[in-house]
Amino acid sequence: MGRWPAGTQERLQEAAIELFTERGYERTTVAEIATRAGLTERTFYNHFADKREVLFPDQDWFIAEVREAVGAAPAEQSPLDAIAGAFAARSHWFDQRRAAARRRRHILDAHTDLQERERAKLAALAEAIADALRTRGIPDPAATLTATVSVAAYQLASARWLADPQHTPLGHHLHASFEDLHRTARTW
Amino acid sequence: MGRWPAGTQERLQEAAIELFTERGYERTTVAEIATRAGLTERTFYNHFADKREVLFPDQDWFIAEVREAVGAAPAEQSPLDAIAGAFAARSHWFDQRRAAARRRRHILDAHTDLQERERAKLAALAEAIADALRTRGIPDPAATLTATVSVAAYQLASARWLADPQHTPLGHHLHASFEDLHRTARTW
DNA sequence: ACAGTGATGACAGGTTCTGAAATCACCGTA
DNA sequence: TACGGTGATTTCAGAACCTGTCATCACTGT
Repeated sequence: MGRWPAGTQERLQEAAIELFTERGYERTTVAEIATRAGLTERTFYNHFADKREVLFPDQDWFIAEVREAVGAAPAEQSPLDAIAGAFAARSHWFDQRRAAARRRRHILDAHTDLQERERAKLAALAEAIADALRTRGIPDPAATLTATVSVAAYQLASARWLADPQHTPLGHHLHASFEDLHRTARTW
Repeated sequence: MGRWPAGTQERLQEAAIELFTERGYERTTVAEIATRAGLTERTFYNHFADKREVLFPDQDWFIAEVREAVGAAPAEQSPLDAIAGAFAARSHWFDQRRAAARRRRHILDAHTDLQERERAKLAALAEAIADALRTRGIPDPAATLTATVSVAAYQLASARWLADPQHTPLGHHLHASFEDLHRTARTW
């Protein structure tokens, strides 16, 4: 197609993950990432808004997918079931990338500013879900609250999935976490 | 006490808010803030970890207060009631600062990176509450989930309080929001 | 007096991120 | 075959953020 080798973003992401695991996030400069990918610092910023963003590649796409799935769920399904279903339908995608997810999690856990960015992405996810719920006729504040707890359950499932030495599929942990949510909500 | 005029942090905060409202957050440099406060840029960084932090002055103290209050609530109180009570007991403090809170909110709303920092603070608040719940004998995942929805209700109340043209006290909005939470949770 | 304390200042430097303009292989078309 | 358009990449300059280090010096307690 173009004049340059394809997969620029992917090469930058791989170079970044490599360097972050080798020397740590802070000790790695954007210039170094770009050089390892055979590019310049400026090109990095043509592909990613900032240094952190290289660690959240498919996030925006995932959020859009979930929004659509929740909006398209059968009308007779309860909000929480629609959301849990949307997550579960995409859990296989995560299962295929567990090792990479663990590497990523390891980097994120060590750096506050990366966790800030992650929370921003999760907040965007919650907002997208709330949006989908509103189109399903659920008004605020129920839409926002339901979306928020759903993301909390999703986070819980994700944490258990990454910590699970048995490599149990994410789908199972999602089911268990939404069950926990139901149980806990009954005490409120 | 010291060799210099007191209230350095306060002066820096006020200078920052002034400049942020005058020219906007991005158009204001840390050096300008320091100069307006009669100090140098380096001194700013002796008091605040970074440029954003100047907008979150009492946050850490507030979080510690809430943690203590939730931990000290009567044992027979339900978790959610203990948390709502902890917030309500501090709502007067907010009522006294509504105008400043609105200025701050206005700045925050316009800048993504400031919202990231705010979410980090809210996450820390949720973690502190979860911590207090665990000392009350509530195990995870209930502690984390309960803390998360509480913060969501708190945010909801805060938004309504700031938007309310009647200046109804925060305590009222807290009550209403936790009521909404109860109502919504029943549908889960 | 006089050494200790601690907030502040001066200075140097690295890193992040942005704007503007130039490069140049590839593409479609004549 | 020529040729202008396209667009990802590069080059360059520079502002702003943030940090480390060391000096300053009014105030403190002895």
